[in-house]
Parts: sequence; structure tokens; C-alpha cells
Amino acid sequence: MTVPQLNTGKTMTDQFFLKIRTYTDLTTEAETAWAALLKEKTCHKGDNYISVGQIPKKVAFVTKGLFSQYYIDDNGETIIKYFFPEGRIAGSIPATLTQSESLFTITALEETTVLEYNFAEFKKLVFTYPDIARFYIRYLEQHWIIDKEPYEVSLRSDAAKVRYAAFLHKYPDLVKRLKKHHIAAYLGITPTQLSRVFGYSK
Amino acid sequence: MTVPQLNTGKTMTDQFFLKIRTYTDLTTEAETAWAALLKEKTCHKGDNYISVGQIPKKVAFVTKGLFSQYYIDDNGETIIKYFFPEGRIAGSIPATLTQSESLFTITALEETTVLEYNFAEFKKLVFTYPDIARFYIRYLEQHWIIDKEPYEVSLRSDAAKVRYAAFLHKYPDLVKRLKKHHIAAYLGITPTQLSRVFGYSK
DNA sequence: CGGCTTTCTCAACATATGTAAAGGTTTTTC
DNA sequence: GAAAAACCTTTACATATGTTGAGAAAGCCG
Repeated sequence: MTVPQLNTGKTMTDQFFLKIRTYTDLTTEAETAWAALLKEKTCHKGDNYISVGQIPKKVAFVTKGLFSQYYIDDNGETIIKYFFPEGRIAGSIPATLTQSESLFTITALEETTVLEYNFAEFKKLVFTYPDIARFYIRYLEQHWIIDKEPYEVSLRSDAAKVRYAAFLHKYPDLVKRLKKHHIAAYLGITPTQLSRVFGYSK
Repeated sequence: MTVPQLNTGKTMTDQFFLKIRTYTDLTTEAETAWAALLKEKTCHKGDNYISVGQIPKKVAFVTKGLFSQYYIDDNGETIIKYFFPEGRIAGSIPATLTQSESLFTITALEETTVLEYNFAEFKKLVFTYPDIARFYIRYLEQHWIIDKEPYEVSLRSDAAKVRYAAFLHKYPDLVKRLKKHHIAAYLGITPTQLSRVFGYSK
């Protein structure tokens, strides 16, 4: 069971299930079973929630703060795959599903509080409660299929300047919380190049 | 119901469910219900199974042949996102899920026979038969999460030469069936560049 | 406050890849 | 089987982006 913790008048668990219900409604039994898996955790700025090479067991719903998921390529460049701000479920999912070493590190860019839960336990609930299965399917479809497509297309066919403009437009709030080099690493360019296209366009 | 059609001694439907059972076993009732949705279709080389701008309703299990899924970017370049050879389920899934216009065209690179089914009808089965839900979840996890990760990483951090070598290694059978410009379009480079890295390394 | 680190920008140069065009080969088509 | 189309490679040139290094600004820390 989670410890009540006020946050705009809601416990973290309330905040969690409010988000979950935007995908699909859950029965009380399902919600109770899921709630029993949740555990609060805090990551200080700079802490790694998951490190490269680790075999992850848990995923984390971000209630406050910001994670980035990144890896270092052969040339020593940092490449950021995702940002996980409030309301997102952070995890190294491929590694968690296959129980293999994570290719990515997930690190806190800000003081970050999460509600974490064991993913294998969650998967058991998926096959026990049809409404949790329904949630999981919606979640997978939304984030792994629908949301990813425009970014993947842009990454392959747009110049850095266009990708930067799209990022500014899509994540105006995130932009303020990130350093330029984080954005560059997400767009797949160097800070130098970002500075160039930024300078020309502004 | 599908028309029996010999193919190494199996009907196309047999071939389909053999593949499905590699994800999870189905009850007889579930299989029967799903089988009722299947319909054979043939695409001649050059035919589009789905065209850009179309709102797709169906997906297609490829029993014989090869599809590519591509789009034309602002500069008129063809960009190939996937190949669908035998045993893969081809579709413009983001557009099908959201019932919006497909960003991609799916076209037959060879004479291709498929077993197609209405995706919304299939989704009803997902929420009726727990074993079909289990299949669908496994399928989403495998193809949309696990399989995609290495390619996405490579696309962002490896030079064209490395990506080409990885492609040769991973799809030795596909390579023989594709033109070089198809491979180039998949790797995100021009045929000219592919010819350069191919020439130097061979 | 003062120094230290991080961040950001800029310049000069290097490089991978794109563009365009040509020629030779292979494949398709009738 | 001949004509046409598609494909592949190569060359010369163009360009976006990377690399390195320097310096200025901003943030952090003792």
C-alpha cells in the first residue's frame, strides 16, 4: 500500500489512477490489486533510475519531475530516446520484457518522484483482469504505435531545423526544463548544430 | 471462410494459425471465430495494398510474396519503413487504429498473396477471447517494442556502412529479393551512397 | 564574494552524404 | 528479339552536419 502524500490535494495513487482512467476505466478490484503493487520512490537530480547493463524488473509512473532515457554511442555521443515528464510511465521496456540487459540509462534531470511497480507482477494482473488487459492494450497502441510514428517519420526525412521547430511546438513546456544539449541529443544532432539552426531561425 | 489452397501441403489458413500459435495457443472457438474473418487476396507486383491518404480497415497476413511500406518525403525521396515478407502481418496500423489517413503506401514488390481481415472485427475478438488478447499483447510487444529497438538505435548512431552490414547480416534472404535502391531507401540513404559504401567494403 | 564548472555560441576546418548527370548493365515489355 | 525502361555505378560538385577549440555567459559551491 502506498503512503498518502498530498499533491494538489491528491495522493500519488489518486494521481496515478486518474491517469490510468484516461485509457480505460477499471473495476474496483482491479484497481485495488494494482494499487497493492505501487511503491513510492524519489530520485534526486542526476540519479539513475535504471543503468545500462541492468536487467530491469520495475517500471515507474512519474508523479513529479523528469527523466531522460539515453545511451552513449560508440563515439561517446549521448543519444536521448525519450523524455518522461509527469504522467508518463518510465521504463526500459524491451529489456524488461526480455529480461535482458538494458541498452539505456534512465536518469533524473530534476528531483523526481515516482510510483514504481514490478512489471512481471503487473503482467499477471493483465492476464487476470480483463479491464487491465484493456488498459495495457490501449497503452501499448497509444504510446508504442500511434505516438511514435510522427517522430520516426520526422527523424528520417526532416532537416535538423524542421525537427527543432517541431519539438518546440510539440513540447513547449519541456523545452523550458531542458538544457539545449538535451534537446540536441534528442534530435540527433550536436549542440553546435542546434546552435546554428537556432541562431538562424531566431 | 477461406478457400483451401495448397501450399507445401497446407492451406493458407493452416499456415496462418501455425504462425499465430508461435505467439500463443488459441482455443478452437477463438480460432474458428478468427478464421471466419479471413479472406484471401492476391496483389500483383506493383499493386498498392494500401495507398497514402486512404483510411485502412484491414490488415493482411502475407502467405507468399513481399510488401514494402513507404512514403515519399518533401524532396520526392522514397523512404521505406518496413518490409513485410511471408509470415508478417502487413498494415498501416497507426492509421487503422486512429481511423485516419495513412501516411504510408503498402505496395507489392513481388506477386503477393495474403489473408486479410477487418481489424475492427479482430479487435472485437480481442475483447471477447482472452487467448486472442494474449496473442495480441505478445504480438504488440514483440514487433512494436522488442524488434524495433535495435534498428532504431542503429538508425540514430551508426554510419550508413554499418547499417548496411547489419541489414545484410539480419536479412540475408530479403537482400536477394530486393533491389539496391529498396535497401537504400530502408537505410535512409541514396542509392549513390549505398553504392559507395558497398563498393568500398566489397 | 571568487573561483570552478557547465552551458552556449561561434569560427575554421573536415567529412559523410546528397545532387545531378552520364554511361553501362540488366530487366521488362511487347 | 528488339526497344524501352529500370537499375547500378561512377564522377564532380554541393551541402548539412560533425569536430575541435576558444571564449563568453550563466550557474554552482565553498
